[in-house]
Amino acid sequence: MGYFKPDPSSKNSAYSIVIPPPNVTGSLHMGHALNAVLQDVLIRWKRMSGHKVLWVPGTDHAGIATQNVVEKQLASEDPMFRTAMNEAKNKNIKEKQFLSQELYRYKIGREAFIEKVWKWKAEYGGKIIHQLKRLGASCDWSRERFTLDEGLSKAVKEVFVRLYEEGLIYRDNRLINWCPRCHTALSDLEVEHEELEGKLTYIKYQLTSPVSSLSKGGIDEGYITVATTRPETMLGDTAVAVHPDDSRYKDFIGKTVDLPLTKRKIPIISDNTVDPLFGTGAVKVTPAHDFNDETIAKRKSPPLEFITVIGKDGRMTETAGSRYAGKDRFECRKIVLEDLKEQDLLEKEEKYKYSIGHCYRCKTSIEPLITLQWYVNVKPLAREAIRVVRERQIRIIPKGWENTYFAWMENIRDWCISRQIWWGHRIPAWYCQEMKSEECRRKSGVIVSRVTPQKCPYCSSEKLVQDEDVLDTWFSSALWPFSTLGWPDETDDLKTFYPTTVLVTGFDIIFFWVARMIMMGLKFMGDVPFRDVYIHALVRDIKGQKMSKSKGNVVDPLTMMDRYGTDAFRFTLAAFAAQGRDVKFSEERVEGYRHFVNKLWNAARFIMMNIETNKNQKEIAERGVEALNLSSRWILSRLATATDNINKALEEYRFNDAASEIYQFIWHEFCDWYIEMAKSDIKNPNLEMSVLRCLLYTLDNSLRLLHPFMPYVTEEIWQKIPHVRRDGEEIQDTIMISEYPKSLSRDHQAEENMSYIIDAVLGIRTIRGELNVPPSAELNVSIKSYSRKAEEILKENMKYLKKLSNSADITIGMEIDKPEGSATCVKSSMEIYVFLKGVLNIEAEVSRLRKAEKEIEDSISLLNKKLLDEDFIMRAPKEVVEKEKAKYEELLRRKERILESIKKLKEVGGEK
RNA sequence: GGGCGAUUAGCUCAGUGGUAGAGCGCUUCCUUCACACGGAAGAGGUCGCAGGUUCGAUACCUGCAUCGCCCACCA
Repeated sequence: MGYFKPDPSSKNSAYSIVIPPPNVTGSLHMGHALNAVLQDVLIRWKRMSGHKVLWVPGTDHAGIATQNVVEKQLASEDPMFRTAMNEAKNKNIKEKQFLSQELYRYKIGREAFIEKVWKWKAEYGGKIIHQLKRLGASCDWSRERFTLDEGLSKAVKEVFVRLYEEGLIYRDNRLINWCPRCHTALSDLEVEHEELEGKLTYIKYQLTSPVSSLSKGGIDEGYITVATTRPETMLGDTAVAVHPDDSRYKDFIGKTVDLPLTKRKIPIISDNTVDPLFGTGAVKVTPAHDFNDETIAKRKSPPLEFITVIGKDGRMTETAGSRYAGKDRFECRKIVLEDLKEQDLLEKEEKYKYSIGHCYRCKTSIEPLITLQWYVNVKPLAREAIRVVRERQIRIIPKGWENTYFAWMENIRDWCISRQIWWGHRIPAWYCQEMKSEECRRKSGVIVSRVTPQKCPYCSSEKLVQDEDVLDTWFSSALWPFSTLGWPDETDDLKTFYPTTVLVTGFDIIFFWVARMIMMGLKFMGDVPFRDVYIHALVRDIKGQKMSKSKGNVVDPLTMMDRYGTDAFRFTLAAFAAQGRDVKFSEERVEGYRHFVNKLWNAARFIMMNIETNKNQKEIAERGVEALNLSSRWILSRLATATDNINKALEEYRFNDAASEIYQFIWHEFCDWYIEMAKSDIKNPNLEMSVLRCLLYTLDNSLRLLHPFMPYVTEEIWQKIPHVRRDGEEIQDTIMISEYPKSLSRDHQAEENMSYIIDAVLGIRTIRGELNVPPSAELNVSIKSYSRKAEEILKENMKYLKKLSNSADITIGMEIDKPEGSATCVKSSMEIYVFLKGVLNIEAEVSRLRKAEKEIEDSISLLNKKLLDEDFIMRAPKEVVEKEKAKYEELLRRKERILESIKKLKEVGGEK
């Protein structure tokens, strides 16, 4: 137990990851699964490689998201509220509207509500943690954190106070994105822009006095027409703007119009940002409900008036006029249009595509509103954050994402951090209600403090009120890499594990999270929060669409685990995780890897079976590996290669390469060749012990190589097998902390020698397969080798050849002639003749050879063309030319052999 | 309006400046004592289109097409 905890006494170098904390309300989805699996692969690999490893788990309180979820649930459980809702429905009021007006939380009050959310969290909040555990995530669960923990809250307050004291946090009254449903401000990032088919409405504004100089290109000088997508906001217009150089409107500037449906007169002004080509070239200016108009208004001197006509609930305010007050903004739009029509001020409506902002949590269209909010001036922090990535103190992998990061960071705007919700870190600011002193008034009575102040430090008033708002969830997430390690206290964890080694996350939160962690880490720790950022793909459905509940295309990771097992599922995710591309999830792939689990299991079973029946069981494990035969030397060499490739791939975050390497090795080298060959060796008393040992050793190493990907099955098998000791290595009682295989030396001689055997076997099998020779037919084979060495090796390994190719008799030599009536296969180091005891179908064999010849011929003509090309001979590198020449010659030789075979066969056929 | 990515076997995806690979699916053969969730042998691709660089391009460059993302205050 306790294997997931870092060993405090370890002197080894630290390797640490903080998990991207999922929402407490969350349930494991594909994105989480991929994210967690990749981290776990790294963590298990590094832990086995001897590092002092820490993976910090935790969850995020996810302010708005959680509040919405819990609020909805609480509301539906409350009978009183349900009745009210039904009544509302009967009165044909949309639920959404109703909720926006009468949010449940306001009914029960702040304290009661917060209490209920905590209760809810205690009951259901552990769900995703359990699911992560089920996935096999080897986090140090004793260090699990929650973004609203006491410790993390302390960190949040510390950061807020310090940034405030440095003037980087300030309060301002300006236009912000407001969600009328969630009833809170949102940062720019939390607004999703979505294009929709809408209408562009042309409204005539009547001039107070006519323009004297006339007839400007068909423009009716009695009116000025504006085009808008939001007619209802006209009630808050405080100007009409045209481009200063627009000749059509030159004489209009400075005049006033009667704002329809109101009694106000508003000026016609000029502004450079107006596009004369769009609409009529005249635009209505609504500073209180449009970001663009706000800048226009503030640019003027004196600034234009701000008139708010839409309230926080998305309904028209009293200012909009009694006819409209209280109406929902979209309902009001209809009424305004009708009213305009009636007064003949509605010129026309055009279809028009435009994008509109929506709340990223509830999809309600956002309303720009003037409110007083807290902001972080992030520009100075961003500068540093850009620098560390430019200077490669942080590597973003794949590199392509760096551009995205820079682009955003360089255009970063101040971050609105206050939220008008209740679930979150309350802003540590208090307001003096009395402001009795000059100093207090100068500070607007604002007190920012780490602890709750008893009295005003400026005027000693005891009438203090805490700010009602809470902080953006991402504010606390930004501190995650150090707040989870104990900051602001100077803890050992912080010393040992900060900066963390790598952050593994999806690209969708590069701005929300990654960028902000970098800024905060640099600011408060004076160092980057992580060395590497590995950005993985998004998991999509098989058609490449984003998985979403509304589309109904969600694949549930838990279902996958139930159906195919956690190991197969994990392996699939890793195998899919190629850099720079999204994952289109395919269930068939998972099924394929389940077969792999089965294959491994059976291979292990076979090996164990043979060890258990062995008289000298103990001895097998106690001595080290000694490769006494070719196949053993070969598999150890292949193991060395696989080990190298896997370690290298993981080092470079090429998870898919690592996965396919281990798959290939276990299945197609270890199982297909070595185990098959071992079947005869273990019957040979001279080899029995060494081969069993080598089988066990290779299995052991395969399990360890595979363990980070498939922790369950590898552990289970590992527990069942005896372990071959390697130079004084300590045998652990779990594979989790056994040593990850390190590079061993390769045996090129063995690999070359083995290739003769493989060639011979494949050659015989090809003939058998292509001629459809039944396995009952035992073959007589002659092999003409092209070298003494090949001859020697083949002779020495006769028994393998016979067994793997199911041949009765094999003759090998350099001087062998093709027996009459035999089939031929030509390899680079030998020719293989299979004699079929007179059953050879000559026609079939001839056509088979013709096909082989044609293939070779195609290659030859290609190569021929190349080698005749003087430019190629002159300009291509020497090695390449030599290689091509050698290839060419070999192909010629093979072609000749095949033609000869065909000739002979024809002779035989002709005689008959 | 900017930026990014994708386009390779029927499907899902790797990949490389020197005549293309995997898994699944498909065809044929095989229940031989680890495994039919298996074994063996096959079929299947002018690597989106058009130019260019190069002795040589699927790979590098440019343009185009299709699809998909991200960013953006054109009402």
